[in-house]
Amino acid sequence: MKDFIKVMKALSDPGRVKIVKMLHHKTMCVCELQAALELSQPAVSKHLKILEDAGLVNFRKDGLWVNYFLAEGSNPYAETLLGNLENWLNEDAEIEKIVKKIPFIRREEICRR
Amino acid sequence: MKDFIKVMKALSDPGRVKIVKMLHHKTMCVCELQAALELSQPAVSKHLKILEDAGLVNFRKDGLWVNYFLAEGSNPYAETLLGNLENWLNEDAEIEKIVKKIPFIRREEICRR
DNA sequence: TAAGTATATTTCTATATAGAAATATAATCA
DNA sequence: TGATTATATTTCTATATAGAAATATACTTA
Repeated sequence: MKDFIKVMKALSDPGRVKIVKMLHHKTMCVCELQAALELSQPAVSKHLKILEDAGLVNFRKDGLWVNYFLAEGSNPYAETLLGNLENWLNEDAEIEKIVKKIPFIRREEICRR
Repeated sequence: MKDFIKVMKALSDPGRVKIVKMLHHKTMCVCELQAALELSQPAVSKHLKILEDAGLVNFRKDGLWVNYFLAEGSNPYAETLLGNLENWLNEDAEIEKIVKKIPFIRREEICRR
């Protein structure tokens, strides 16, 4: 039950749903996600922790960057929902808007100033 | 997006998940659900309203009783999750316990005193 | 119409959550 | 080692939510 509730809670926030939808397109670091979401860095980190806790995302450190990507084979509820979300919300205005931003977000330009 | 979030939020509460799992077994009125959940009547009504708002349940009035059942063809996200939940959590201890109660809950005995 | 009963709504309180700001941590490089 | 930078954690505040208690509504029946 707990695992299921965790997934539902994690996906109960529009910001976190946006993160998942972006990660369906590509692996992204925190500062890229932050730029796309227009949220504070701590807020993004916190959302990522909640998603990770639910088994929806995972990360790999690469120097100073932490690259987040969609989890696989962790929590079965998470896995199913991630599969569903691949098809869901693609026509949603907010999602379309943020996904269109992705190609223009370059970590080299955003960070390291 | 809003419809999706509503479904996720509705299923973020153990009590509401239990209601859904019970309704997978049979249509039930508020007082029967209340007896199974061991919650106050207003609390159950509020949960049912949230589930209804998310397109997960529907009701039909029958005299004083209001019979709740799983919704069909309302919100596509709701529909998918209801389908998933038919198979999920059947081995969960809390769910097993409450589902086992169902046959012994008779509205004629609980209400109308 | 009045009384009784099942359910819904309102109000209040305690807890949970989102977000910003400040601070801490960790990795890199001079 | 010290400075810099990307990310994480902590702290605080505002808002959201769950639940109980009180009250209102709606249907039935006398």
